Amino acid sequence: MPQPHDILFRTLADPTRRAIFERLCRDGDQTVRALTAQAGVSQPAVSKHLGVLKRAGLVRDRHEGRQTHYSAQLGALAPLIDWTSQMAGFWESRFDDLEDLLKRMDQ
Amino acid sequence: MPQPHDILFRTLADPTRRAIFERLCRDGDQTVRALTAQAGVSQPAVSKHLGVLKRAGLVRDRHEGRQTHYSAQLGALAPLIDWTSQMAGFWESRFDDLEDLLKRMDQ
DNA sequence: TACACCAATAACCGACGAGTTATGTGTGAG
DNA sequence: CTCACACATAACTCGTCGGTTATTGGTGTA
Repeated sequence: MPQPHDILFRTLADPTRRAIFERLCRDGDQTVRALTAQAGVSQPAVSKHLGVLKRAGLVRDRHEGRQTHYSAQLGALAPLIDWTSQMAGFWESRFDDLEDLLKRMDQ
Repeated sequence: MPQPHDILFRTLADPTRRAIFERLCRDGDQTVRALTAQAGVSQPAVSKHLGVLKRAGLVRDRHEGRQTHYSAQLGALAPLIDWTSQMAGFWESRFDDLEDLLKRMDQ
């Protein structure tokens, strides 16, 4: 039962794969060929990365003739944001607890 | 030349390691022993994870007698937040570009 | 001083994953 | 129909990394 943010962290941990995703975010819709051209790895490697990104929900594919276009699904990053703010929230509440404690000690 | 967010993604990609960090965020300062007790792995494994987290700047250690306390450094998550909002920003600007284009086409 | 305890390091092992080359599948072009 | 192209899949290699046990270093305790 992998949590959503778990998949995101694992998917985005690889630099090559993350670079592909960043490219899709920056420049929008891209063919596999275009992505391969700047990825620095072979076409099958790129296809595999795209497969992983797709399974993580981070990209969508669109078939057009004999080429496949991929585009970033930015909404998929939500669990990452949630996780981060949750961590921040924990920190906040612990700080509040400390504050409360200090306040009570003061009285 | 690994970017700061690269180290974060790689560091937080491992579930066990991330669980340790989450624990430190939730419950604050913890000894290695306490962390080991709930980690589900051996003490050396936990120490190794803490070493990685420390090198990533995500935790700090504090020696107290013969035990070592670790605590989360929440500020270290900043590059992660930056990266995320940067991706969102790319998306926004592409959307704006499209909007501009449509506006110009409309005229 | 001797001993127990806590954490870190060493040395090793197995699995997973990112990369490769080779091949398969489908689609437009000639 | 045939061929070339775009992409996906297969099969394999190899490095990395998370795990283990064994050991060392350092600190409180009897």
